[in-house]
Amino acid sequence: MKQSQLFTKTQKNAPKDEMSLNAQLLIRGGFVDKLMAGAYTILPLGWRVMKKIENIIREEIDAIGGQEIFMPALQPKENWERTGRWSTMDDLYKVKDSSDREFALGATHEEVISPLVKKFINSYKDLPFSAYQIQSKFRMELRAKSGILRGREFMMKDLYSFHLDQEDLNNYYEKAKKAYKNIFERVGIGDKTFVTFASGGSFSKYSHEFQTLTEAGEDIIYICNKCNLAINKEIKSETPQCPDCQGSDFREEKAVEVGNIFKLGTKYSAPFNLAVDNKQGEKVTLIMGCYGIGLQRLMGTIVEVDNDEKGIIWPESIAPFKVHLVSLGKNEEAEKIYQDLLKKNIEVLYDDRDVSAGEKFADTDLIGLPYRVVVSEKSLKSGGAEIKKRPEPKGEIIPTDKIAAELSK
RNA sequence: CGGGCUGUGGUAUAGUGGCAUUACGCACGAUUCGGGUUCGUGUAAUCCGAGUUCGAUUCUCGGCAGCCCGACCA
Repeated sequence: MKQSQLFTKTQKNAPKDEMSLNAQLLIRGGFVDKLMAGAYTILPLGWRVMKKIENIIREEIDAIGGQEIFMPALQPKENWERTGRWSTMDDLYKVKDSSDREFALGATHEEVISPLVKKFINSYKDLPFSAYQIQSKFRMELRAKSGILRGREFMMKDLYSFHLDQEDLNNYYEKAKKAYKNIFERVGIGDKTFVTFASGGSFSKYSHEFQTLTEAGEDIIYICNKCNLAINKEIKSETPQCPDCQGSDFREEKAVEVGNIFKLGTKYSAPFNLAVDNKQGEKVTLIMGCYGIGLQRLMGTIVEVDNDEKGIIWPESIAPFKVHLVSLGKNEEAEKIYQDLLKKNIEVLYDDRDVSAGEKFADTDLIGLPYRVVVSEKSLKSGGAEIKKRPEPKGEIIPTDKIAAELSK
């Protein structure tokens, strides 16, 4: 993509009403735009990041048998009354149509998927079963904050699993936990993300959160120095020891919850009479699990974790482009390299604009692509173009006809 | 939802009870071309409503919006 054609431009100043680092960098770089508190437009650069995150999640969830579907955000009130959450879920958005019929905007999708599964899953032979979607969620946060970390509308991957018995759920739950670890590893925050025991919700003693260490986090977690599992502050008082290894030596950290997994039991299957026949011909109410990852929050967390004073440092797996090709002054060589990179399917943002070197460099640092390739009179005299990795201070000169090959390694 | 702070061009800001400042951006013309180059010309703003006043962007009240702290967060 040529940068002269890119819809967005970078900004020198962060908006005065954004204090959080993730929003400042993402807005300055032209990745997102704030429509109102808690609702951000994702712009072309940001959307490329979101799609990469999405695809990593999709691959890992597909690998544990999740089948992708897409459910409506607009949902009938009756389903929410069935589970009781129409009145108990404080952050549920409720809307009326012109004839005063009420609807919920989906904050989560148990109320949709449970009756859906009832239509197709009728026998123990159909189990276990799991389905997921990547779709917008609506939550009436009283206080949207922390940039894109806590929004009122956001993309979520929500996976739901259905089982005949507890043991089967437990097996799947462990598979999901492993898939989550893979996801956070692949998006570049594996070393800072800890499996964390949290309050269990409805069915099991604990749920598990995936907490990524950052000062921008809203949660306090205690990491067990013995086994590296963590417990959330919310259960620390009743669980003073590590539930896994019984250790009692913890370090306290601030963290943001980038994912969570729950054992739901029959809380949402029972109200919809979601049951199948087992081998003995007896009706068994299905046991459910649910597993969520917020995409904007994940993108924002990565920005909080990977940046320096000049801008964002994207991990290569989710960078909007792999290469930022910068042409200084007019030269034919840059155009040739651009074509070479396109031919090799290397994702490249080509800064072909007629602006000063300093401005171009400031933009490459802010946007934060993994590789910068500079083509200039000076580099050509030294024998080619300069390739530099984003966080490193110096690059190296490579002959221009070898650039594409070098970057496809 | 309680508390605090803040609303001025697209962005960031200054200032004032009486013609609204500057920088960035944008447009045009030069200049420059390895770290937001330099110069000129132009463009564009006081959140909404009420009150006080000859006159309100400024003061008062109300609303709305944003940020921060807290509470909340299957």
